[in-house]
Amino acid sequence: MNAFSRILLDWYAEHKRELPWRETKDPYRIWISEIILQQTRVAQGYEYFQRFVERFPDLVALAEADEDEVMKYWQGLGYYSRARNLHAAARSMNGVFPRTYEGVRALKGVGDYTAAAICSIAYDMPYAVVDGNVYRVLSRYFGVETPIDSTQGKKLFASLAQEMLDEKHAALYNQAIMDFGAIQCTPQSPSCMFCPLADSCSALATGKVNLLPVKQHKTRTTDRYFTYIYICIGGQMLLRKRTGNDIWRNLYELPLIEADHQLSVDELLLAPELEGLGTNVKPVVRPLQMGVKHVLSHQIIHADFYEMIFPADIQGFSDYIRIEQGEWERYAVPRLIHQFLEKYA
DNA sequence: AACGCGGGGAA
DNA sequence: TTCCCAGCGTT
Repeated sequence: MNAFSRILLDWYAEHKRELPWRETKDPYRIWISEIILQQTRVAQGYEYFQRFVERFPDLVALAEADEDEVMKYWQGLGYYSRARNLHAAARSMNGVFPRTYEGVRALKGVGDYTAAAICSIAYDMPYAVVDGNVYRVLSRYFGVETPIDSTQGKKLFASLAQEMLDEKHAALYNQAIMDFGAIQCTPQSPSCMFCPLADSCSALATGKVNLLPVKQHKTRTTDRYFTYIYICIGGQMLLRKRTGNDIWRNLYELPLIEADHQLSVDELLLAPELEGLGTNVKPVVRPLQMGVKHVLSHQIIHADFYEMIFPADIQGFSDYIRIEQGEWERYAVPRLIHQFLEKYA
């Protein structure tokens, strides 16, 4: 075993985090945990994991569930395609979790990282994981300045990670290097003073710790303007499931009018979505929450919420479902909608 | 190869 | 504000 691996395993023995998905070798639970933890911190995913495996304790339970219910358990966690793929993958497995790397890698929503994580942690197969922590630890320790989001960088770090893997203890080693990155070799202000790898760390020696890892990609955000309309008719409210290649796919939301700027009330009433509501229907319009700013990774949603009260039943919005006013909590909705409904519904 | 996809915590 | 988190799928 190389010195790097030995030090990491020693560090892990002392600093390992006790986590529910570390108390089992059940590939199903490890799979669930790995999907939840994609681009998600342990602290954020912890409760979701507990609730999820309690409701869906095994492959069959998940496969037999409705997608809407799976989405509901994912509500608020973000990156909702993970939940859709999880559900589709469960249904594709016929009750048996794959036992080979190729079989695991072929599951929907499972890429190189997740396949390596599941196979090493559940089956102790010698596949090195490469996640954000591994990029950071390796780039600093070896002083690698190749951008981690370049094709060359991904190949380089993948082979470097595989080279450093202690093949006899793949499960331990992979979790050790990830915990080390999450706790010790953190993105900002890492704890180099008490680092067991300090003696041989390239970045520390050259003063480049806060310059690594190198990323070339810069994210730009776009602004979008949503006007949501809270419509209740005879004790029922309107709701719709989002479709298409856009944010929040398969989640529910209120009647929406999107524009390239914030709409005035006059503009709102002229919106094409409001045509064909019936003969001469004039709603009472009441602003409830204006200028709500909802920040996503690459979009900033500027949302206005109005209530519209109609004197009689309406014909339009046929693509919306009507639910009892008190039942909205049953539906998976984006954070933005949930916070509004909590306050006003 | 580049981009889209959530939400939250930390500094 | 800015960064980035146990990344993946699509184009």
